[in-house]
Amino acid sequence: MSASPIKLSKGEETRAVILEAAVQHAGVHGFDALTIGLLAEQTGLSKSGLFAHFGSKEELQIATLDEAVRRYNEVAFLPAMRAQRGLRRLTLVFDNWLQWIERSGLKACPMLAANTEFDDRPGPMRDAVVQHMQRMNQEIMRGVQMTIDTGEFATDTDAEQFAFELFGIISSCYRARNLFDDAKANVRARTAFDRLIASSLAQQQRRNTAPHRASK
Amino acid sequence: MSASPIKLSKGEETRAVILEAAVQHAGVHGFDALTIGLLAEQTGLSKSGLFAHFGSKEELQIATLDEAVRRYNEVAFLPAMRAQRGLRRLTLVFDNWLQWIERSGLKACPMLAANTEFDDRPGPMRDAVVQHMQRMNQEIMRGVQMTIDTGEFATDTDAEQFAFELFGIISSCYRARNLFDDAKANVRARTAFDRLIASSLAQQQRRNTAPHRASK
DNA sequence: ACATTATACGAACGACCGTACTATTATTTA
DNA sequence: TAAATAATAGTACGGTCGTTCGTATAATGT
Repeated sequence: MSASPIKLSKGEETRAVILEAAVQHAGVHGFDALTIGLLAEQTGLSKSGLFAHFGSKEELQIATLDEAVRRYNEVAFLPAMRAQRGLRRLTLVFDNWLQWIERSGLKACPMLAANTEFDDRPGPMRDAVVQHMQRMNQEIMRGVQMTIDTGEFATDTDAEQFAFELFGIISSCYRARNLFDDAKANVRARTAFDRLIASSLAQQQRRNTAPHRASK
Repeated sequence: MSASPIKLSKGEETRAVILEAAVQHAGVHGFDALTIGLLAEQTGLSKSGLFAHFGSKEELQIATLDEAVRRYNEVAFLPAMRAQRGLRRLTLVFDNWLQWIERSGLKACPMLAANTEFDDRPGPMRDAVVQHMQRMNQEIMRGVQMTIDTGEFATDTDAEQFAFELFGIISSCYRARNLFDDAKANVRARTAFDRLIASSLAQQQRRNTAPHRASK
């Protein structure tokens, strides 16, 4: 699909292999369950060999989170940035976000796991989570502002409120999918999103806008 | 505040003490971090003495989740049931849900932690989480149906969609509070809730209804 | 008060944890 | 290709994990 442009050194290569397994595992079992021994076994390395790549478990956790975010940007966020500014792009950011787990071959979202796992546990890992999540939040808010600038959203649209509600929809969608095995989860998320959009539309557009079906 | 009516045997008493510490710990550090040794130290019991109350770590985890749900019902859900049926009660369920952490002296919500921790890990613990969460979801849907019956909500209101979005709001509120230290989190949640309500109102009520401020 | 049962303790187990060291390979650079 | 460096393996350490078992103590019902 996409070959890496720059050649990786041996160390960087195995590091990538480790992080692949780590991201996969962290999504399902959480970041505390990222044990050196298990990861070593899965990658065919020795414990000490794997350990040397990170220096501590905490560094491994942070590196795993960074890798998850990098992948999210790669398969979801950046592709959405190619759409034209405004509502189209904002919608695409949402759609890609909903699909990024299956797109990247993961079983669960590591960022969401880190979210609840460290949201009230001070330390470097929490700091990293906060930083990543704040950046994502800001990107959403920027997208909303652009949609205001294009005239599609009302000028008094609250970007932070929008981001707040958007994350709620995503979060609830994950729960419906994973916990309730709800086949309609994506449709429900899309319905909620449409409602959120509708309430932000510029006045002249609001009347003739009815909730529509989800795509695909 | 409220003394237990029935006298507890010695075993039930210490079991309650253990679960008090367990619920507290599980909310912050998760259910996998519920180690026998730590809990024994915190409660002044020996490891084996504590262990005997549950028989396995998994049973301890389930008992802790049950206790968390029991408390939620005690301080949040059941009090809301005393309000008259319909929109009043539904709103109170939401408000009490937002406040139940501080009301019960917890630092984080164990149910939400269990939610993301076990949503894709098959086993007895996941089954317990699913059961509790489905019941809570059904209670929300019942509340919506009652609000339809009173004529306050439109007859075509989708109760499951409502519950879906409601959980999203709660979830996002926790994140805003704990991860972003957002002082406006509760207000944002309330704003989102009002918007959700407004879109469900019966037709004759919809026109003269404007978003209003959060209470307290 | 006594027999019975419920509770709790102490010690020990094998397994795995994160991490530190040294030694040995494999890779890169000159 | 030789020297320098990077990457990995091996071994060991003190801790903690969940769990078992036998024993002692406390609470309970009669």
